[in-house]
Amino acid sequence: MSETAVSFALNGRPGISDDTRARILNAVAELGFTPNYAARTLAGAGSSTIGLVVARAPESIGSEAFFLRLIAGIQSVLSARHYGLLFQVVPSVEEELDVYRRWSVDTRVDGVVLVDLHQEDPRPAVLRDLGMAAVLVGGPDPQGRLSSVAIDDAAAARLILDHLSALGHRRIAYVAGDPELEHVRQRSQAFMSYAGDADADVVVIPTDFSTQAGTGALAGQLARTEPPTAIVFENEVLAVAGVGVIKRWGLSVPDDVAVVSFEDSVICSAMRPQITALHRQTYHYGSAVAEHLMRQVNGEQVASIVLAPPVLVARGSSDPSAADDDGDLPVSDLLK
Amino acid sequence: MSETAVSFALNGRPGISDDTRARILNAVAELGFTPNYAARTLAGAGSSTIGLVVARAPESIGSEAFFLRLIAGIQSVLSARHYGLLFQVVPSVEEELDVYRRWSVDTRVDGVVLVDLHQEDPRPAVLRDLGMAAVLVGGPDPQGRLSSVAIDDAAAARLILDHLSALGHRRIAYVAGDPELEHVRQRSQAFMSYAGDADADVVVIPTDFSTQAGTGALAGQLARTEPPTAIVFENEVLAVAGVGVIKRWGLSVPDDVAVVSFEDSVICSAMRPQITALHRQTYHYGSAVAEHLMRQVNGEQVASIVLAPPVLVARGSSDPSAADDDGDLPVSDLLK
DNA sequence: CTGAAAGCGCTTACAG
DNA sequence: CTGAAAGCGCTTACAG
Repeated sequence: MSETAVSFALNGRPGISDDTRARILNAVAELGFTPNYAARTLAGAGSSTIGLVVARAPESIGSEAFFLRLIAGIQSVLSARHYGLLFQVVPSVEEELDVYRRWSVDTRVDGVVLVDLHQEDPRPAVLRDLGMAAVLVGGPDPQGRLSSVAIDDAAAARLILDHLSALGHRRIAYVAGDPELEHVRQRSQAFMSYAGDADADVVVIPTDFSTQAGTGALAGQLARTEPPTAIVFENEVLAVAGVGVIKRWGLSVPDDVAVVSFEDSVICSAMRPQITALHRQTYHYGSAVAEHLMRQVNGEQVASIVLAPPVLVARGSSDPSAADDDGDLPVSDLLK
Repeated sequence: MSETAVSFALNGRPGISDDTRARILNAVAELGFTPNYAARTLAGAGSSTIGLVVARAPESIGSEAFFLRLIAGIQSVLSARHYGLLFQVVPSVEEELDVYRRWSVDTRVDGVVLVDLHQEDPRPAVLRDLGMAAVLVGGPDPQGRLSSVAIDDAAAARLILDHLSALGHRRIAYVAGDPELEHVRQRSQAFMSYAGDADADVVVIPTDFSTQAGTGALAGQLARTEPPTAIVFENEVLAVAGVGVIKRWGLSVPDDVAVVSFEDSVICSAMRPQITALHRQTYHYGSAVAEHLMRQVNGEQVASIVLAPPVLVARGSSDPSAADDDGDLPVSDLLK
């Protein structure tokens, strides 16, 4: 076998018969040969690496569990193809852009996963200009510059609103996250348009994700002459803090105030009462993202996709009839 | 300037005057030149990449926040040296070993960070045989095969025990994690030797980290004729679940039963009562780990180090005098 | 399909 | 210190 033939077989290039290709691939599998990735990269054949940068300021700490699960899902796809994941945590979006620029000149990654899209986000344009393959987690990009894999946040919000509506709630507050984030904006919008449709009293209060801001916003709501009977929180940390505030206010969960979280976590079922939460299948989300990106890396033009909305797990914090242990989602399910 | 001189300057090799070296480094900095990493790797000069593999079965999900903070700390050191972090989440230790073997033949990383050391752990020996630079997070390796950066878990345990002792507790239970893990073993040992020294009634109950096992173990303790007056939990998730069980048992926290967690998290200060917890400076831990590893990568022989024990943040779950808000560690501090 | 060859961008002995 | 050169292990036109 010539060097050329082997290289063609390995890289799926034409100019070689199917039979020869099969024989080569067999031999390669048998010998356990893997081409040296540095040599491949230097020769311009891609780095077999995907990049993921998370720019998080200390304040906006939220559900980190989300990232580990997302990464696990991404790698279920990458590992099978012998791809690695280069992972960076940086303090700001500016440094995130620097990372992309360096990766680009070094051809260190074949593509990147983009998270936390926000208003006026400079990243899609930069990635475009750099010519990097990229997939947006949680778009879609309003300007359509990047292909995305998103969860339908509006549908997710309606799931919560329907649940609360069925339980008879008419005054609802949403303690939201940073409205700069695209998914927060979408959720807020869904809440407001529900208010119009259902003629309900809906309040959306943006926060910076801190429990300080969250509990402050909540206290403001409870102090109203006609306080809301249901509070929806952006994530489980805010929800836990919220339950504490409600109880100290002398009110009962769920009898006086129902509580729902946009994010599930073991904490939600560990608490008493357990907290009703939207459950995203983050692991599957991750693998969908990775598959989407791999297609782009292989030169396909891939359309944005919207995944099915998450599942609402009704528990004691909103549904008095939900026996605590019924809402106890097994830990193994939470990882899926 | 000759190609050789530049290369020597960049790689800190001798055979070049200090003056020339300085001039070259200046020019390089000014031009923003960074050597192509793939070419470096192929030429045998290291990959400018560090690897971190986390093997976690779905059941042993615990404080994922720990990993993100550890990684952020690691990267505060790596980024400054233009090093990348290759991060893998795999389902089992066997697959973790496969990753190391592949990385080794591909010279994909210059060194690795090892976490979750357990009994009869095959990884130190494999890494040794592969000749990979490695640093152990949370050792020391009982057999001394790998250099480690550890938190003094015995001292950490004593910190908790002293706190409880000062509050008058004589019957203490420790709802532990998987005793296969080295740090769990060390903590348990510290509890048992305290029992002997202080003639106290101490029980250590191993679990698989699941809230099911944790609440089961706790219920067993509360059912004793002389139940413990203080319960120490391996992490914040178990602690939160434990508080729920104690309350449903008709007991009060902290009046009837004091609660302490070995791991801090925003959740601990979001809960009411807030949960007393050991606070590791995980971010700094990460940077210490990375510096230790970088020295090894540079060929130094580095001795294992033990970091100062964590700080105990006394809150309402154990200390009735701790006003709730006093124990409220700012989120920004939690990230440090 | 084969074979010989250039090239990717570095590092590193080697002779000056 | 310089300069010319080999080599790292691939990919990829190119002529057969």
